[in-house]
Amino acid sequence: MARYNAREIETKWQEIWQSRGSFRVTEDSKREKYYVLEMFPYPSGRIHMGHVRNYTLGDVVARYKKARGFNVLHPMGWDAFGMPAENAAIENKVHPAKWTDENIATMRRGLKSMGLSYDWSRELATCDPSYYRHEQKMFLDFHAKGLAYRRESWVNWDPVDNTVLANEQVIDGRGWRSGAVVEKRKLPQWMMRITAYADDLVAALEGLERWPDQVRLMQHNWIGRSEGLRMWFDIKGSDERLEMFTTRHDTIFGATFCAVSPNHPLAEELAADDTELAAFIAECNSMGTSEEAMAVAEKKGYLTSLKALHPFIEGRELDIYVANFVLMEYGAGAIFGCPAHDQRDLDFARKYGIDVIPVIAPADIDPGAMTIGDEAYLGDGVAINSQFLDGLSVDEAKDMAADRMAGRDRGERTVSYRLRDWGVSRQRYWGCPIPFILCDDCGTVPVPDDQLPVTLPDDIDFDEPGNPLDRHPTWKHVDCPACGKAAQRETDTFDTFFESSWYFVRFACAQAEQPVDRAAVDYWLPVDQYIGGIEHAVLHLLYSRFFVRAMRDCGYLGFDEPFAGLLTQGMVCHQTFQDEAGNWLFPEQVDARDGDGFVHHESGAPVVPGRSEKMSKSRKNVVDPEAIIGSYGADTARLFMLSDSPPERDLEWSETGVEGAWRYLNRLWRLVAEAPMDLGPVDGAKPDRMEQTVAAVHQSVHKAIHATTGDLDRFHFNRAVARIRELTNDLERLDETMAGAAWVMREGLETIVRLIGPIAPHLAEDLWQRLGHETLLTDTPWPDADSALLTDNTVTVAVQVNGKLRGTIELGRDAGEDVAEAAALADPAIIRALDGKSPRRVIVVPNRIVNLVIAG
RNA sequence: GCCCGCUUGGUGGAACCGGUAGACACGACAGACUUAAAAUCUGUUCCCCGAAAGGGGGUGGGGGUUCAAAUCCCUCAGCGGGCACCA
Repeated sequence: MARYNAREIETKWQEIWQSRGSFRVTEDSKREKYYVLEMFPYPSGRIHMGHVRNYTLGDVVARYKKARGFNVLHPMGWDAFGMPAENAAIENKVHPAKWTDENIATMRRGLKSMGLSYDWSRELATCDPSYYRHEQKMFLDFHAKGLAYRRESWVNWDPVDNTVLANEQVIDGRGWRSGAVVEKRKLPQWMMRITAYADDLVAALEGLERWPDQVRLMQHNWIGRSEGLRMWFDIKGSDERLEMFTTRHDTIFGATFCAVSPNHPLAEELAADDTELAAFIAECNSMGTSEEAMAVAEKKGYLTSLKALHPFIEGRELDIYVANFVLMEYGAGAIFGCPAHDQRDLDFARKYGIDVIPVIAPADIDPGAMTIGDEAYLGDGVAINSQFLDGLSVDEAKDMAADRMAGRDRGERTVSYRLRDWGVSRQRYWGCPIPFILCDDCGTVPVPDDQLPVTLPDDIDFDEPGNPLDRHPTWKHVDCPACGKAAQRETDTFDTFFESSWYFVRFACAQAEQPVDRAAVDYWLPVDQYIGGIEHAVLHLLYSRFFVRAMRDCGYLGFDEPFAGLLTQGMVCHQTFQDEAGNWLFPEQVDARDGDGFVHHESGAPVVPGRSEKMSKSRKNVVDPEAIIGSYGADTARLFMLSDSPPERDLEWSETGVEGAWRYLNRLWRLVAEAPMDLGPVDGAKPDRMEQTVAAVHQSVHKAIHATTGDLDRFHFNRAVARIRELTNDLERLDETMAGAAWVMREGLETIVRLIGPIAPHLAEDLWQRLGHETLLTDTPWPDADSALLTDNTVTVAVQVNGKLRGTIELGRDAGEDVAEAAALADPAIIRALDGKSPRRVIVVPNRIVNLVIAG
């Protein structure tokens, strides 16, 4: 049985698309644009199945939208700065730039073998000075606008790798790479003032209608907006006041103590001449910040000699503690404790024998009977034991308390956020240099425009730990641009999320002299459809949303949101195997034994099959895309990626599934190459007469167009594939003896080829040519469904008796209710089911169902 | 702990607004072709009773709303994700 030669066909069409510039685009104000973007890869080595899935999804959208007439921008580039390049430099003595360039070349080859419809003329790599010079320029603008600043801040310090780690690089209190216990250090850090946009970043989530709810919710929670009251209590015997933040000012009469963070200025001041307190603070700072550490950590406090005065209760003095559970980074770093209505406060109060006064009680409980045991009461209710608040609801009490506090100049309504400013300094070589000069006299001085870009030196060594830029003999030594005295460059580089926060803008004008070419960006942006992994739900997507706002406010852009639509794809999973010693095994090392069970391919030793997990090198459950493309072709890989699972769900890799995709493409190829009948000319006229079966197939062609179009619009790729396969099955009902069959066979084949074009583009292009077309399928518009053929004249209506299906009847479309009822009552199966009884009630849903109700 | 999502045949998944559950595949079984195998083609395949006609059950468990529930509500369980001393 003949099979198609995937390798030959795919190479051939890739070359043709390339030479004709099929996917190169320019701005065209007369055409509607569509910008499809997949998250660009980090060039770590070779492409993996996650890339194949991501880029297949994007390519189907791009090719489909192009067929629908849009001017489609579909670019690709490289997120090329990052730690793995430095690790390779340390381990293999290869320069990060060389390592990165080689990986890019390998991965570009891999991507090109997939036949992706990229405009390669826009390719960019973020490690190229022609890219990062622009972000240095923008950073200076951000700084001038107050959106970037430098300050001392607490960081995670890895003492072995000698660098700051991001929070997500700290796992259970240890550096993710070195395994060293991470220290808290206070270092000067460059920060981005993302908090300036906190309100807008939350509020605008609502307008992102084509984003998954889950991602919007995650960002919402991450930003963590809460409305509350900033307030000040007097400190006994002092002119100073203690500032606190609360969202439960309705419980102010239940306040029985105050607590400040160990890092609070007041605590540090007191510790200066209290060694015991200093020791307590040190203990708090050394405490692990891991999840488990937090969960088991006991509430601990240190009683200071200070007392705060309750604002409304004459004579109530509140002890001020330094407490380990109060965070300096949130609110004001100080709280009032209301043990009755906060679990942490209650735990603390029970430990230190502090009063517990209930001030909110459920409406149906007698205030006198309200008691607190080991659990704080967090529910709704009315205020009790609260003077002027008594009897008010929680919300009313909040309002009243806020007003009274404000009236005494002791409170101010405010909003607090969980979100912190974004620290972007990294003590790393392979990143974009931060364009500032540190001068003893002038402070932080921006690198003048005419000295940009600040490029990385090539001659570096990684023989010692730490930042090679800092150790470089000459690079950092420069004169201060302001005063001319000897000064030093900033040797920190940007967090690599910096580059990925605006690359989608740069794609619109990849060659522009300025950071952005406003006309091009105004035309192409925002991205209409962004596609990538859910793991970026918060960081990358939030930073990008911030960055676009910052760029807007510095005059670079005229829009607010970078990504109008977002599709988060699931992971590619595969079965795992381990030998009895627990070592992971590659799938090809494992043989299935007859019956069940698995054995090692060579030794025959028993193998323990594990659950299916995300493909990863460490678990050895990877399948190399290039091997699959080599043996089956890219079209098979692409079809398989889309066939079974919806894009947002995890996809189970299966060899048999790939085989199935391969079989289908061959079947389609044979159907065209060895067409069972003479299909007639390309532009043959529709026959006057069609046999019934032929007419039915003709109708399925148009139904398939309609359904597939709807499925692709909604990214239901697995259903689109099912529709196309269904139509293929239908076509096989045609027989050359049937009147009109040849014409409908041609119509059907051409339709399948066009519908599958975005999914299996090489084969489709080839079959399009075999069908006699001289123009490229890639330049062919999407087929239109004949709406007259989408509805049937007759419908099958289900008939239920008491809600149970008892038969079906054929009715004319939109038949009246009386007609439907009569037909139902006349149906033999229904007569039998009714058993002589007459329905008490009849429900008719036109074209769908008749329900006869006889029982009560 | 808090918040969110998911749970449908042996498997991946269909089922639009509550209206014939299981499309399309994978696998399995049977058959055709073949000396044989591969490939290909045809048929069967939610479970139970039945030779069939037909009947009964069925969308994680329990309950509810409705003429009608995979779909809506309550509740429990399992799995997954996010956040985590956030005042």
